[in-house]
Amino acid sequence: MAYNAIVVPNYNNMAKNLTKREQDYSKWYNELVVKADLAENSAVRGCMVIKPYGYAIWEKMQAELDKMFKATGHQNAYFPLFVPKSLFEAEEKNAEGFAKECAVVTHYRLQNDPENPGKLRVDPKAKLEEELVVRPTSEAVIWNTYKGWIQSYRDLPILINQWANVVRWEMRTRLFLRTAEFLWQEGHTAHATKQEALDEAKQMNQVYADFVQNFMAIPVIQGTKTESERFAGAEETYCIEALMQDGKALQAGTSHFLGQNFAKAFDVKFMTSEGTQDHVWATSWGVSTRLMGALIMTHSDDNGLVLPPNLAPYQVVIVPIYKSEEQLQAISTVAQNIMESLRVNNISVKYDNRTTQRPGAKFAQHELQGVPIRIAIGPKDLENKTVELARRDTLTKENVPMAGLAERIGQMLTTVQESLYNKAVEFREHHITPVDTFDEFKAVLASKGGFVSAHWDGTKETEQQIKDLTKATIRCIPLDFEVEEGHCVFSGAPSRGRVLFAKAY
RNA sequence: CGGGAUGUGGCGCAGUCCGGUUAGCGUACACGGCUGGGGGCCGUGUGGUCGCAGGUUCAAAUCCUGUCAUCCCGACCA
Repeated sequence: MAYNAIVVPNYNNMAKNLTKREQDYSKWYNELVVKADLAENSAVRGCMVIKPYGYAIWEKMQAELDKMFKATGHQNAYFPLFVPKSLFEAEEKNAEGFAKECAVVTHYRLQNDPENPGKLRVDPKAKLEEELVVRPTSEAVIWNTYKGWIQSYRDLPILINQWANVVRWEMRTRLFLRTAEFLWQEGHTAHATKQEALDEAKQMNQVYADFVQNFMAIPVIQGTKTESERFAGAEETYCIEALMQDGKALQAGTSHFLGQNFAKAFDVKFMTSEGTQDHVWATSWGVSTRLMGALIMTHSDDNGLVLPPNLAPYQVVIVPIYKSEEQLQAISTVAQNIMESLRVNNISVKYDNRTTQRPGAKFAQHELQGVPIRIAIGPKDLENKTVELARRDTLTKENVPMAGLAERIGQMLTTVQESLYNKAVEFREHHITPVDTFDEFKAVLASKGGFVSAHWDGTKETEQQIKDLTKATIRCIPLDFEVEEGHCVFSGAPSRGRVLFAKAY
């Protein structure tokens, strides 16, 4: 399947003598991004260039998330890219968790290389006294800053979000899902009470779930992480887990209750209303361009991207079909009227009147780009006062009257959005399999994949052994966890409910 | 970092084992003509230091050594 272009980037190498069509499919994510080609033999790998069409989708996601953050009382701010090493190491668990994937700045100047005229080299005299870590996440700088902002309970809560890039020098990268540099938002909040911080962490996880489900049409399961899967430095990690078409799970967003760990590490204290000193309670939460990967791997088909109307850079495209210049003129007049009526209804539309491409090529391109609805207008339509309406998600076409077109399209966009979600939910529901023996557990993972719902004795050791044997990890303990007496699928020890296992990205 | 594979016009590949004219094919791109309701056809063209460096040879895309990068598996990974 085409979405394997992401799942299996090696597709290109395996394919021999591809036709034009197959070549496009094999790399159709090129509509959104390309792998960065910075310089020959460059050490910078696993970065991606987000092309305009892809970035337009990210902007839509940003805009909607931003609205939701503000509706829950948050503000945006921006903190520095560089983290002095001494700050970075303050919260030990966090530092340890990220240490292996940090890019580090050691010098601040280049100079002409005396041995290689015309070339530059690092000036050995410009060595930094203290190395700067390129942020893999911003807790350290932010908490160091908050320290100066917080003295009294009257200064709390602090509810700040940052849109930024971060760098994680992973040993192995994967387009969209794990790039060396990625764009994200990270929220960092400080609270006077534990309960308030916990509520915040849960609330933001709910915001993510709402956004991903309602806006991106990707169903998710909300839950908490086990201790071993938890964010480094967190006391509780809430998450949303999605299921991709190939049966692997994808962590789509996380929200952490950080307890007082960072407050203690950075000495952030405040005076309570009772006049006592206390450390503040913290949360952090984030989603990234990884969500674009989730979008692709959830909805796309062999013809390319399928975008939910809410995210599509344009929801409708109009393609004229004509032979003569006069016909094009006549069609353009009609197209202009249609566009006006659509825009009045807040529907974004593009008129593809390029004379350099033929209709078939345009159809193919817009399918590749996932435009939800296509209108084709030709001479026959002018005669009959009709247009051809095509739906990207179902690939169906119908001839409809021009009268009432805007209303019809408005409804169709709603239908497409819903049906994409419902289709994904249906797929997901078919891929949550309850099992009660370890043989079943292995068999399900090997055959159909997806989530396996099983009893677990709650120990790290069992979790690890299952991972070693099957590569499946506990994706989450679902928030709607039901108490059910049972026995651990692996150890047979008593268990009080089922958790979700899966192979994950 | 361990195991495996790959690197040849913009893109996708063949050629390498067994060295030998001017390095091919598809696609893309440019121009011309015929076309025109789903990626059109015909013709003519443009474009390649065969990843890089060194070696063997009369002769290297092809053999040898080194090196860089990419991909897959593993390790690693909120």
